Amino acid sequence: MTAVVPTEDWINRFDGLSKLEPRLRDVLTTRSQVIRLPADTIIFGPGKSPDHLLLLLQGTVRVQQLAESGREVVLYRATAGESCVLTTACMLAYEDHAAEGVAETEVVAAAIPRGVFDDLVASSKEFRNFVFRAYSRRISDLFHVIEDIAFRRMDIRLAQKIIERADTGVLKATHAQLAAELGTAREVISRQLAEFQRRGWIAQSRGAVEILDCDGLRALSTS
Amino acid sequence: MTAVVPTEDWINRFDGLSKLEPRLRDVLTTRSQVIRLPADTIIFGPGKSPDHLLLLLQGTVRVQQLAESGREVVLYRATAGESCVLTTACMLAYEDHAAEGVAETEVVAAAIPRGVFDDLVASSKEFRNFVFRAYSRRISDLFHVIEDIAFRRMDIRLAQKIIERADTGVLKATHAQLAAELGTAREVISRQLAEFQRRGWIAQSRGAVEILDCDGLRALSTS
DNA sequence: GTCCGTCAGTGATCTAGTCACACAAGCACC
DNA sequence: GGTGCTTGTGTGACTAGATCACTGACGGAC
Repeated sequence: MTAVVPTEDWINRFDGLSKLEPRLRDVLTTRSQVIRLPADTIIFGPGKSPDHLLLLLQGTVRVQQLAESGREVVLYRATAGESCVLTTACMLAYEDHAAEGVAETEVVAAAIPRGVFDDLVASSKEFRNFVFRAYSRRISDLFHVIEDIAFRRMDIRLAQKIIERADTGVLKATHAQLAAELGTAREVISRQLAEFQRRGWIAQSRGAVEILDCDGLRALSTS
Repeated sequence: MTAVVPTEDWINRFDGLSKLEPRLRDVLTTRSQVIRLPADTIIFGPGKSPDHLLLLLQGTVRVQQLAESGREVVLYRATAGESCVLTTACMLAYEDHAAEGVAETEVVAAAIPRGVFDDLVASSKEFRNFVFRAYSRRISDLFHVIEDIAFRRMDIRLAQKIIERADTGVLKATHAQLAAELGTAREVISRQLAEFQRRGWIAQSRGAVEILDCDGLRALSTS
């Protein structure tokens, strides 16, 4: 972790924190460090519980569940302006859980030490609301994941994922990565994509999926 | 909701709250009500967000996820001595989620209003730790559910569930209820139970499963 | 060019979920 | 006691998804 001097008032980027009184803004900026993490840094994971709450200024963090079999599911992503608040839960976790947080891109974040977090929760209603709202959002995400895995069809979930994660009409990901994203097997993704291609909705190349007919995908994804 | 006068110092039953200073214990006992809910009361659910944090004194609350298709999964159970802390997240939820909390038995609980909850979180490190530890535990439960649904076989999960929920060697539940418990279809449960019966591990009767060979079940459930 | 690691395609097989039933056990009502 | 009715269970046929064991194809590194 390389320390970086905070150069601007990043607090305003966080929904709810902008209302913090000046005294507490000072606490946040002087007692937390802005850090920069290279892509693929493992932020927390089995056997590695975090000691800071991260407020993301740039980049995205992917939180995923690992199984012994080697299979994975992505639980959620935290992006700039959000906090990686479930790490606070991990801080106090009475058991190691199998979830892992990874910097998906290079990440710049304000790292709030445990003690400062505690002081802020104690002294600021705004900060408390910020924390609980962040929790709420993450828990909603988890509910969503459970609903998807338990009750939704793979083709629908895959179509959604492609739309959601294809920036410029192209999604750069291998079949194996998409499988890990959705918690399924690589072969399942291969077969589904072959079907999508057959229908003319996408074109495939090594490590990438290009959307040709977004309406087709969308029609499936909302059915 | 019928109000009941708190007759004893129930705070000690909650891990971590026993260390609360007397002033805060007073806050808890005087500003919260002990309530009694009949079995099957829906405590929170879609369109019904809770306005109190419940600390369970007696009974159990089942939290489950509902799908439009009518299928369900049980996410976790909160029992006496635990709090239904995810309700605090629901209190602030920016969206209605599809989870529902139901009193599985008659429930006696201390209901802490939103304002009191906030005061306590602000003024007590012990209470904060209590809340965050409770969150942590629930989130672990959710991770566990995700892992089960995504990666574990049904026969193993069913065997575990039978062992876990059969008090006196008998589990009173219909196939449909077990299916809702595990987030699968009734037929799947019927066929698995038929197989367990064929192997001599259980005996079945209408609405009940009797364990005959717990070792057999356990061997499967840990494989 | 050759080697090698990663990526994608495929058939066979098994597990799980869906659909459409049949039938049985308990209960109410006459 | 019989007649329905509701609820719980059994079953076959079929589709979806997961697993296994491969194959070949692509893109560097050398």
